[in-house]
Amino acid sequence: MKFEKIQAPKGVREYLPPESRSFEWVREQLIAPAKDAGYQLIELPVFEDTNLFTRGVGESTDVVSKEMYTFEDRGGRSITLRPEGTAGVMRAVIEANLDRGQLPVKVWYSGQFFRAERPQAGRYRQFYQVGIEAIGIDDPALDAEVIAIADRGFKNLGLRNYRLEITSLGDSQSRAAHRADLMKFIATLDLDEATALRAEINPLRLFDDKRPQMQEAMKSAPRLLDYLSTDSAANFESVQKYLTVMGIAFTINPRMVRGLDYYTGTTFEFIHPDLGAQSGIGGGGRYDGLMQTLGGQALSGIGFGLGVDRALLAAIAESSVPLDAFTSDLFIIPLGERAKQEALVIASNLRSNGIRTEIAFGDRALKGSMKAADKSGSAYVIVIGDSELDLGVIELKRMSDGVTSSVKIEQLQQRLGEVLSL
RNA sequence: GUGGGCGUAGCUCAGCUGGUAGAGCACUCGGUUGUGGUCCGAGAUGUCGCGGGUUCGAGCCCCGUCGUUCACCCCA
Repeated sequence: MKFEKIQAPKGVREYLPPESRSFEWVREQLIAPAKDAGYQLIELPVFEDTNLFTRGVGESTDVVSKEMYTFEDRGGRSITLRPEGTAGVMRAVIEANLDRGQLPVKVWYSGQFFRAERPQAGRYRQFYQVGIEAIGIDDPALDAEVIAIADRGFKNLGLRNYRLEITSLGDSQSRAAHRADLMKFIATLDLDEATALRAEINPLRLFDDKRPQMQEAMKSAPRLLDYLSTDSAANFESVQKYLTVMGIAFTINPRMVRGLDYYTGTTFEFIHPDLGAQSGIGGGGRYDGLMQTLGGQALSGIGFGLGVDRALLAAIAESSVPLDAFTSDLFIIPLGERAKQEALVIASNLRSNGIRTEIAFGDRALKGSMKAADKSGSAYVIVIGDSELDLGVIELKRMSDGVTSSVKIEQLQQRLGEVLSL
């Protein structure tokens, strides 16, 4: 009787051993700079009240209008798997009154996010992000620090081939003035139906159109950067100055378009050119109105989200993933029932002393177990059989060159500590 | 949601103008008693994604379907 196999849901990316090791490494590298800068972990649910995203991220965005995993729970509530991280953090901060204490609130998170898109290279329906949010202080130095933390993460991965693009979306007055002129300009263009619809939803989108003729047409379009208020312009200048003194390279991209509605002021993206069509490895920006929109105080915040899956692809593309294969310190091969018991006891003791120990299971031939030991990458191997148990002495074999030495079983831990220089 | 490519052993793939499946790697066992990596020998594994159709005959042709992949849209 054979059952049908069940497959993973469409569009999910899984990390199985041994590649999972690389994924784990990438995530650690991206998180480390945030921890070093005093950000603390915030662990949130992967599902939220649907209203959090429709209101926070914006009803008109593609993310909300056509990419959310939304369902009704058993109590008839509309629930959505989180498509991004910032809205949830703001909800939690407001709910727990974290913004009533020392500001800025500085938190980092790591986890999976969900968007019901058609999968392609670097784009999955479940994807992993590492992010930070700094809430409650509006200071261009903080903007620069947030960008620097993201940049440090990518540098930790050994990436060299990415670029940082920044712009400012200004305050609401700046944007309103620009939008009016941009609409007038767009009205002069001859657009196909789909494009006209996109322009209606968000005129800035046309700056992002990949068709050469559209890029050409948009060259003379009014640019938001030229509409910044005096304050916004000065703020943006400061951010650039701070980035420069930190030695962080960036380019200004006045045509940058972000997919989430809440961004204001400083906005940035990290782009890697070797990933195919989905080249963004991270992005973020300041959001002035989000907290208030979600029922909290009128406090500004800034944060980013970095794509762990894409960062791994980038690290692979640049061959910067370290090749430290998974290894153990000791591999124990027991021969016989008595030896099995002893192996379990020895392994347990060694592990509690920080010595990574594996055991050969199953009653196969010694040669097969030695092969398994070899594959495990263990530095040392011992074989325990009746004679070892009777004598209380085992041969400790160094796998790199096959050299063995006799050790009393009770002195095994001490000897391993010496040879492994722990 | 739209379009293109692909779908043969665990993995990577081969299979000529249609004649009832192969390689390499991996895996298991062995090369006389309890010691890996190299070498040698042996072995197991496929409803050729699935369902129809054309044909004396289909892995190969046609249609559908599912999956996958790349791109558009959008984004991490």
